[in-house]
Amino acid sequence: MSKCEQCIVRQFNSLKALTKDELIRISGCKTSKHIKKGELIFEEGDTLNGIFCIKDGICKLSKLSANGRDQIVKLVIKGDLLGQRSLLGDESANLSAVALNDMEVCFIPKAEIITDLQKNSNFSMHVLQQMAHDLKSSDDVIVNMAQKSVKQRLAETLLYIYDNFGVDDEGALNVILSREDYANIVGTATESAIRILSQFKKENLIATKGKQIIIKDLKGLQHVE
Amino acid sequence: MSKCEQCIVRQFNSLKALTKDELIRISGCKTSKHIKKGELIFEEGDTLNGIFCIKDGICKLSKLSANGRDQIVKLVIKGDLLGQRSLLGDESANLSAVALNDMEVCFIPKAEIITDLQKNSNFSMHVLQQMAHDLKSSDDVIVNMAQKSVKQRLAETLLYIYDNFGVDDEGALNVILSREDYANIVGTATESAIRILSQFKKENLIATKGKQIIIKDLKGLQHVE
DNA sequence: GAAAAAATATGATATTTGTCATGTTTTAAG
DNA sequence: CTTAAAACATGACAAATATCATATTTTTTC
Repeated sequence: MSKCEQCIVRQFNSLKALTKDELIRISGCKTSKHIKKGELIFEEGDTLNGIFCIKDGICKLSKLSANGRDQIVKLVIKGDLLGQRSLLGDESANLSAVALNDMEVCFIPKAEIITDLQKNSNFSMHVLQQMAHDLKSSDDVIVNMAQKSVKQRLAETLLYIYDNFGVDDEGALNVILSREDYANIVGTATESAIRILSQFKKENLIATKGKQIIIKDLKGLQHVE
Repeated sequence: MSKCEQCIVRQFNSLKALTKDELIRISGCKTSKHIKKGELIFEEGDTLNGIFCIKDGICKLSKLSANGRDQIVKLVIKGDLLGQRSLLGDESANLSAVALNDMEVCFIPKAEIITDLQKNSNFSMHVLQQMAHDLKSSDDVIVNMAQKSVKQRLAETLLYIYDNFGVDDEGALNVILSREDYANIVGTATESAIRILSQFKKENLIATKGKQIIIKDLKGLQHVE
């Protein structure tokens, strides 16, 4: 099994604040896991007895609304940690996590993380900073949901994915989502998402090839009304 | 000037995790401040060199959207701490804070809080838990914004205020908001908020006396479609 | 307490978004 | 490769919400 102290991925998250000794200890009790595209990692209401460190792949975090629709709250990628909140708040998972492509994740038991949070203030400060930043992002999402049109939100979602997850050699977005996923990020009906993507295509803002989406006019998308 | 170690308000927030010595030290460098209804406490973009502990009163936290409208993200009340995120993230304030009634707040300089976060793991764990809980609430707000109708959101806002801030001797909500404030919480046009409140009144879900709102049918509001 | 300003209220109408129906294309299964 | 299932697409219409106009009421100011 690979070793945490040699893992590049930890450079991208708060685990980089751990000492070598702490990493070696964690390495000894972590478990690695392969998760296939579409598989559930955990579900709303599950009790998580640790956190996941994503070594490879992308997953979506969503929550079921009272009206029966899924709302995607966040996309999580290689390097991110998953499940800190439930662990810290000592509550069951608030969201469900589903793999969007094949993933490699490591599971670190709760007790190990709590120990390090209490003993290594450098680490806990890092986690605090990360959460402060997440809270700020959440506020921004709330404002966008409340104040922008579906068309604007969809355009921004495309730009967000472009900026954060990049494109492949053909210029297509690296994250492949169904139209339903897009609708569930933006908070609209699937048909509306489809319609707006078709419109973007007509306006030459994007091009599509099956599920693949190529952004053709960044500025145009930024200025969608 | 009053002393932190004797202040009841701290029982309601993470400061309760501090030791007596730490509280005495903080007491020595905090400043008290009286803020009048309608006054700005801080503004989006301000650099906050500390946090506010609210001794009395209520304020709204809002963010200006690109379309020129204010979105109210949170109501903050006696006992709450204000400004942790900016402090931790080492970023300028993401939100503006405006007093909804006369307030008493204490300002604690950044350096003091950081010191305690690093030295007292009990305190930092408390703050972490609080932030984890806030993140969970934010997710819930995002889902509501995305999936529920304006009418439902307004009904839930009334219930939220009822549950969290209570009513006076005449049964009127303790937090007095303008219709515009309600619109800015729910993310709709002021006219729409007015219209829906009028409708609630006709349906006998609420009664109004000027700005005061009395909830007459809790269950009815819970089941608004 | 009168005048001005702000907040509330409501109608008419336009725009946005959702829903239902139905057809086409793409993907998955055997 | 063929068939079934899922995803995508689009029209027609309904419902929700925004916008503009204009009263009316409440609050503030002098």
